Amino acid sequence: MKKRPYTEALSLVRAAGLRPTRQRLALSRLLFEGADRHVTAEQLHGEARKARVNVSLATVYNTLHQFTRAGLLREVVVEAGRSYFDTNVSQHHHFYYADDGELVDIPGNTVALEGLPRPPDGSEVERVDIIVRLRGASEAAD
Amino acid sequence: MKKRPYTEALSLVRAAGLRPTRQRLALSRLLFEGADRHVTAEQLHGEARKARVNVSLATVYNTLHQFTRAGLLREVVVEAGRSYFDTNVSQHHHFYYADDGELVDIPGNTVALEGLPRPPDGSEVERVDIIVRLRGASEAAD
DNA sequence: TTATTTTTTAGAACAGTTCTAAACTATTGA
DNA sequence: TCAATAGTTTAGAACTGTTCTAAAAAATAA
Repeated sequence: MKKRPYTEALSLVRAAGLRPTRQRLALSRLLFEGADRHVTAEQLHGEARKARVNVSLATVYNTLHQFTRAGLLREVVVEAGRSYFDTNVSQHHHFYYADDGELVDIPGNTVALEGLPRPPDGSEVERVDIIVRLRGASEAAD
Repeated sequence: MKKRPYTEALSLVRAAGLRPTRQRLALSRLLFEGADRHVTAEQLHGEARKARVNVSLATVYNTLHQFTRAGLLREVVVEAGRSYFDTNVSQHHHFYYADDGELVDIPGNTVALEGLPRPPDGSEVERVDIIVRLRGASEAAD
């Protein structure tokens, strides 16, 4: 079980090569302390305020991008103005419930992708995003 | 070979259940007269102005969305603020050259996707987007 | 400590998109 | 053919999500 959360947040921030500031530690805890999650910048900002952590939206954006660059997060763009940060950085894909905007992981090892053309010379695959867009409820209605 | 372009544009607009206005006919020709293409709203607006067709940006957006709803176009969101309209609406996927923003089709029949979990009850697959994000030049440098 | 470097911040600025309500155009049907 | 009506276009305002700015604050190094 997970213990000493501050220590974990601290080492993550250090792993990203960043100074462990109050804001970054708090965001790191919100992001990484529980199960994997998908958050937008606004959502995370809201959570921080709810947790009585003063962080500006600019800092939330900066931190999310820094964590992404450091490989702690992965950005997933599901539609035009909607971009999630995913704490699961292992190879995997997504179901996207278009109706309510929810994003659900599809484990990478369950899916096989065959027959992709080799990328042209001089370019290399940075990553492959598969988004399965769904219509209908993400939860059974009662 | 392609003939009577105005007629084609006209029938496309009618197929979409829309009144054939000057603006829609012009945009339809720009979009569908040549080979398949990937355009942003701004790009298409620019092309229209270049072709001396007066169309407001709002109309370009309206028309692109109407055509998309009618199944004549498909919208592809490649990253946060970047959304293309694709005149190829058959099942296929994309290479995205992150460096220069170019989008290139991967024919759908070359790719096989196995092992996707069945979508939860009550929801159905609207579509599957596969974007292979590439780093490096889209054209060989000289 | 003090100096140096990094970080945070509020708010302005920005990009892309949507909205608004008034003017205009296509269609309908006398 | 013309008026009525329903649909369309427009400029510009507004809005959303994101980035920028430059000054204040905090972390680190000396």
